[in-house]
Formats: sequence, C-alpha cells, structure tokens
Amino acid sequence: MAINKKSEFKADEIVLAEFAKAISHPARIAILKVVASRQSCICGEIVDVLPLAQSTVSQHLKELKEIGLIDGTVDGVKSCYCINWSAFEKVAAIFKDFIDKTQCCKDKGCC
Amino acid sequence: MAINKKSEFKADEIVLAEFAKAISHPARIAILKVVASRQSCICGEIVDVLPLAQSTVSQHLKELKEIGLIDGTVDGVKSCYCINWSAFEKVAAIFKDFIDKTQCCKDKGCC
DNA sequence: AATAATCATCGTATATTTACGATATAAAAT
DNA sequence: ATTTTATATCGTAAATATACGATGATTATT
Repeated sequence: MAINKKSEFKADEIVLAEFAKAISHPARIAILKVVASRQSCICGEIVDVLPLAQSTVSQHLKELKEIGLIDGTVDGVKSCYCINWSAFEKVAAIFKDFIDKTQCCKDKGCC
Repeated sequence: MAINKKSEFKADEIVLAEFAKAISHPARIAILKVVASRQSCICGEIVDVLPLAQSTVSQHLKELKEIGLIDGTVDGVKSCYCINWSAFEKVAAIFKDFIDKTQCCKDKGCC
C-alpha cells in the first residue's frame, strides 16, 4: 500500500503538481516573498523573519533550491539567496496555462 | 517535535498555501481537468480515467470538495461533480496576485 | 591558534498524505 | 425481495513532510 502512483499521470500534470507542492507551505511562500523583496540577493536575515528554527528554515530553503525557484551562493560566513526569475516565470506560465485552459471550459466550452 | 507552525504565518500566505496544496497532486489536477471539461456536471466516469482505486479517487474528490473547488450532488446511484467556478476564480486571483506581486519586485523594485 | 558566527546536514519524533481493501449505504435493475 | 451498481467511509499500512536539537563545516574575528 501507499505505492506512489504519481508517475502514472501526464507530464504536465506532474510538473504543475510539483510546483504547487513547492508553494504549499506558508513558510516557503514567506521565504519567496522575502527573497524577492530585495533588488540584490538576500544574505542572512531569512531565519530572523520566520517563526521556525534555523534547521527548519534551511530545509525549506533546500526544497525551493531543489525545484529551482531560488539560487543560493555562499558569501563568506553567510548564504545568499536570489529568486531564479526565469524559473519563476516558467512556473507563472504553467499556472496561468492551467487556469486559462480550465476557465476556457466554462467560458467558451472549448474542451 | 513536528508541532504545526502554519498558523503563525500571515492569513494570505496560509490561504495561498492551502490552495496550492489542493493542486499539489496530479490526481487532483486530472480530476479538475475532467470535471471542467464538461458543460454539465460529470456523473460517474471519473474513476475510469484515473490510475487509482475507487476509494482513493473518492478521497481526492473529498479534498477538492472540502476546499470548495468542486461541488458534488447525488443523482440516483451516481455522484455528480461540477467545478465551483466562483471558488475557482477566487483561487486564480490569489495565484495571480502572488505572482504579480512577486514579479513586481523584479520589474519595478516596488517591494 | 582559539573562538564566534552562520548555515547545512544528520538523526529522529511526530504529523500528514497517499493508497488500498473491506465494508456500508442507497438507488436501480432484475 | 434480491441482486447489481455506484459511491462514500472506515481501517490501516506505507510514504512523505514538518520540525527541532545536535553536530559539522567553513569563514571571520579576536
């Protein structure tokens, strides 16, 4: 039981689901917001603005890095994070496409 | 350990995360697509097009119903499902708002 | 060289999700 | 009345996610 059946779905459904999962925790949304809110990369400070332990924040950062939404570099004793804007735009397009195609069913009956 | 800290985030972050979670499994995306693809409600057939057991599909349907994205009614021996379009549009707006506000940081430095 | 600061990783406990079979329920067909 | 059909719910196993403390690694400071 509890065998993973996710791979049996269509590729675009899997991709959308993975990105949705990436932002399915408020901590990761908050991280994305903080990181995006700087013109330059944010170095440190991320842990300070979240109600979570340092190791937990690091774990969430790792997830966002793994899905490609943020890039991380080391600057001396600090770690610096940036939004990967091209990845972010890709995600935005995937969400928009899903929403548009779904709503098209209602508006124009084009499915 | 593993105490739930989600409630300590901002309300709009929690809402966005919950909707993202609703579409964070390809089965639920596939269900939304199938249900949306009919002009009228879809009665039956959902289980047939998914690679999952009937009880598992029923569970995914329940989740989508609980978050409000679909409505379910009983028609004789069958269950009929429709997209709740007003809820869907609300979700679409929430996603769009998040994406727009985040991208605004890059484009105009408005954060 | 020793210490402090910052962050990642490891180990681990607990919670949640995913998946299924078995069973219950309710309507339709026989 | 019995059987069949469609779906929901229950119980449960396994997988995954969440969270933290302890520890490790690396660089900066003293």
